[in-house]
Amino acid sequence: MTVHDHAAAGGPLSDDRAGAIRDRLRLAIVGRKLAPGTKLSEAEVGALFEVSRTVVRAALQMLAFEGLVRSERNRGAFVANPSPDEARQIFASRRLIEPGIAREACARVDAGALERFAALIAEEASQIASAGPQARQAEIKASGDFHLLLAEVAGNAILHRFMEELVARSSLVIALYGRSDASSCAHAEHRGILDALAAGDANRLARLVGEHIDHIEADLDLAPQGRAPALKDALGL
Amino acid sequence: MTVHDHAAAGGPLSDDRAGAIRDRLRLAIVGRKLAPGTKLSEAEVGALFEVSRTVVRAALQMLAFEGLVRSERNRGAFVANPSPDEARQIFASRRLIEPGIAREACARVDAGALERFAALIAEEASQIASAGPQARQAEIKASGDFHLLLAEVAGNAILHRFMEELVARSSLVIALYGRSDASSCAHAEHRGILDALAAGDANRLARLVGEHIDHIEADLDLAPQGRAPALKDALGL
DNA sequence: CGTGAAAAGATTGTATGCAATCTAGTCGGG
DNA sequence: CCCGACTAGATTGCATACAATCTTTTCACG
Repeated sequence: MTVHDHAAAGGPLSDDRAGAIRDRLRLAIVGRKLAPGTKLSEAEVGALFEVSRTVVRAALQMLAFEGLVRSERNRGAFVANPSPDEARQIFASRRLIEPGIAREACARVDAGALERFAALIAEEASQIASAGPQARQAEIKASGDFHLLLAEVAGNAILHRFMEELVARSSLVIALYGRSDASSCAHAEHRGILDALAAGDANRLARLVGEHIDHIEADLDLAPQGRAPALKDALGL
Repeated sequence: MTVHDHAAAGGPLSDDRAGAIRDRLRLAIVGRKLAPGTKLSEAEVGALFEVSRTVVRAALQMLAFEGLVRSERNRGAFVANPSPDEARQIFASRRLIEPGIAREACARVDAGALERFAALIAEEASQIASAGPQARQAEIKASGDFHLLLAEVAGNAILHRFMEELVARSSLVIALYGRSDASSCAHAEHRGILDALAAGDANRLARLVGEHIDHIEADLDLAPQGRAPALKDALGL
């Protein structure tokens, strides 16, 4: 398979080749097609996309910055494998940032934006109703895009980029530590958030967004039972 | 001049060469030794640090991610030249994030951390009292490090990295749009923040941090009078 | 003399080659 | 039989070479 087989289907791909590869890899990681810890060999990725290692290295460096890839010197790049502690930090960051973003979005939202929110929620509902891994990936993307649209409407490009990183890494965390999918639950909360946004009720909106994040985190199993910690406990340290 | 002339003087330089060059360039940009808009030629930087363009490109890509460098395809990299709007977004982001970080830091601070804060404030005072561009650069660094220490004590690596970016970009913004240096004013507020932190008064701390950011932004001249907008207005568009 | 096209020079984007490092498999000793 | 050292293969880090693009200078034409 080469990149050309899917070039037409891609979303907002950058025009530069490194950015395009980064976008494709990110989609695969966030969509859980690439499991955490998977080795991303430069030669292999390069062969897949028909580019040299130079371009692949640039793409991997970008993903490393976003925290989706862990790069180890002389060893290569791997899909990130966030620890429970990192997971907590990711959600603590979202808990701090997103209610504020929502307040700002509430002040700036207009009819066009509300339509885009509604379209995303409809897409999300449609994918939840569908079966198959393709639908799961699309559902994850729609759910994340809901939060990103909030940041976009808020009109702050920096916070939007922070949110892109946090939402992407959240998907990895949920893949690793998610107890249930809880997608229908999250979806219902998205509807409530849109209601508050449409009503212009900034306080209710901020509260709902905060609770939404709490609920997602509450569905995680972040007990210190990862491989390394478990071993450590097993040895009685 | 080569990198070796200063290698011993560096701070926490990464062991990899691209990271080292990134750190050196960042220090120069944040310390206002490199003016916004300055071209960063790959060959020139490479010659200066005695590495190939490959390594320089990696360093510049990192700085582009941090928003300190603007990279234009086929044209090269330039020290970032944030617009007034970007400046507002930077400070809006800090206004949202930093009070929350301060609250978290308040809950986790210990005696050792308080000593580090005190040392930074003393360093800042010392550099303010000194003359010369070297002292100005050190003063800027100490002031920024105060905010970064707050994020470090808060114990969230993700927010700490966000703050690193925001503090660095703030320095660029102040260099471009700062009315007065107002360094003594900021320094006094740092003392007040440390007081609240030592007292464990999270509410007062969060309020002081928020006001501190407001004061820094208030000292900026962000009227839409940049080059391009002025030209646009002059042409009556 | 001013304007625009065209060519020369400079700079970036990408591919490739070599050295250094890591990994895996093999062999010998205990 | 298990463990460690050693060697062969694979992979990454970096430098360099070439192609594509941009910039500047030159020069012809109006």
